[in-house]
Amino acid sequence: MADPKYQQIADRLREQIASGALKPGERLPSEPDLVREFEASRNTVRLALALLTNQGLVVTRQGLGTFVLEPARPFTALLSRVKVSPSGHHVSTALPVVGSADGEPETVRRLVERVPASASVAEKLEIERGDPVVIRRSLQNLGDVPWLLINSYFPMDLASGTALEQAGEIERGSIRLLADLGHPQSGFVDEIGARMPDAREFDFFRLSSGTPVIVVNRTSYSAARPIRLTRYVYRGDRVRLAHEVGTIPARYRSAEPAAS
Amino acid sequence: MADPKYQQIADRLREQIASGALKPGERLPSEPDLVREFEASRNTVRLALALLTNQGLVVTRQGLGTFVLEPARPFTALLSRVKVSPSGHHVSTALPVVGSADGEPETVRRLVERVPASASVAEKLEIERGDPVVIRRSLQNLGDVPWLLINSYFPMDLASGTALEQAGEIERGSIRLLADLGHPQSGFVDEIGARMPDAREFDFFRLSSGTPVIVVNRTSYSAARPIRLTRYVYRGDRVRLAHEVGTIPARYRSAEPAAS
DNA sequence: CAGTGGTCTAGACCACTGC
DNA sequence: CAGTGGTCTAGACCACTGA
Repeated sequence: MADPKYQQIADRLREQIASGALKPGERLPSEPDLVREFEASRNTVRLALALLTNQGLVVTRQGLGTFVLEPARPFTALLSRVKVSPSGHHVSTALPVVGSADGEPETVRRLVERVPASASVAEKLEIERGDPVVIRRSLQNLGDVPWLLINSYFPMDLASGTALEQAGEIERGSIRLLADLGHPQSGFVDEIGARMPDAREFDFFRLSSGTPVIVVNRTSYSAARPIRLTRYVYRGDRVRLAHEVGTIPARYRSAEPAAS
Repeated sequence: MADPKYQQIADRLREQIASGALKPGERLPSEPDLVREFEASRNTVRLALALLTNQGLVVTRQGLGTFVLEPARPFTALLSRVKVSPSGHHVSTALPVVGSADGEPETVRRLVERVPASASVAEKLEIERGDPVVIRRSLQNLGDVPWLLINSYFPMDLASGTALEQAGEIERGSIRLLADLGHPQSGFVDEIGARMPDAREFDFFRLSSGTPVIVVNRTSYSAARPIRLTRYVYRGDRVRLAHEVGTIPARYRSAEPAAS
């Protein structure tokens, strides 16, 4: 009698999911059914279901039932590829945009805004909190799954009066545009973290409880200063970030992402 | 009357935490107190507290109370540094071990085991599921916080009869040992993902609900084949993985991690 | 010991879904 | 409409903590 009853119920259901007795997409017995089956009160059954929900195993929909979640098939995004070939080193720095096996990313929306810098943005760009920055937002779907949120932040003194302030795609890419403006990129730093989504991300990704997001902060520098911060927010269950160093036998390499 | 009562209670408490009325480490009012304050039943109050717990804002300890969590100060682990200096490229590939500002990592345990390969390990090492592999496990603390789990998997035909099969540290590192055995490393691939912790990780890291883990799978290759898989599991709230490419102004660079 | 959270029950009514 | 999950109540007893 070690475990509490709601744990035991959760364990039993988890086993049935792991063993395949309950397959992905299938409906679990209704709560009244579980009450009868386990001789527990409904609150106890619901405690067990809450556990499974928080572990990302099931999802419940009002009026319909509780369903076993499909295991997510993550896509691989290539962060960067560093070749150390006989003829010398070569650095290929792809954007963390999908190079996927099945399905093309689609950009759904692009927005340009001008807002005061948050504390975290200000720190990376080495400006004061509250200083104005230009944000270029876009988001990408993979099939019908919202997959990636991209926010690029530019210091106002760089972006003011340039194409960066206007909506629409940047011809030939923003890196080249920044170089033309006298701020050639000399390097960048990626900082990768994971956390639970905030309310906006939760809605946007249509997440169920128990799914984290992965955040990549890519800060680009000229020789003198930070010139851009790009923040990529991915669904944690849909992405694997790849980063290749050295010579990798061809069959193990990730696909090159589409140009962006 | 839009939101249910437990949401309203959670919102009120969340505001008090955000505004600083309830400071990190402080105890929330007891559940009976909240019952009186919000004129709700204890179950409803507990629903609200469960919400805050899942969002990583509070932690409850039986017999003591519910406490506001300290915001985690993440440490930065340097995944790799790629220099593109005038004198030529240089690739520094640090293990994802902490280069921290305050506190030194300590290795707490080392274990060596011999087990059948799981599906995911078999795939990376290109062997059959169930084939024996040697696992070298270790874990690191940062102060008194369990921080990092490392599992290295070696194919049996490489490790059999070598120092890899014995407990204790590998002299001069396992990369060099593998090279001496005729399997020089030519490159590696990092695959980075995030997910909710499993039960073992949950206990090990002493996590509260609402904290994901970050997993780095580093597969090392010789010219011919995979020779090692190292899996790093971090507390998601305690780490930022850094990855530097190009020339970064010195003051923006991460600390070099301690040799390992 | 008193006070805290952890577990559990039995029942009620509401909101949503598909038929 | 019947059946599902969503919310809520009122009360009970247990397990853990610190004084």
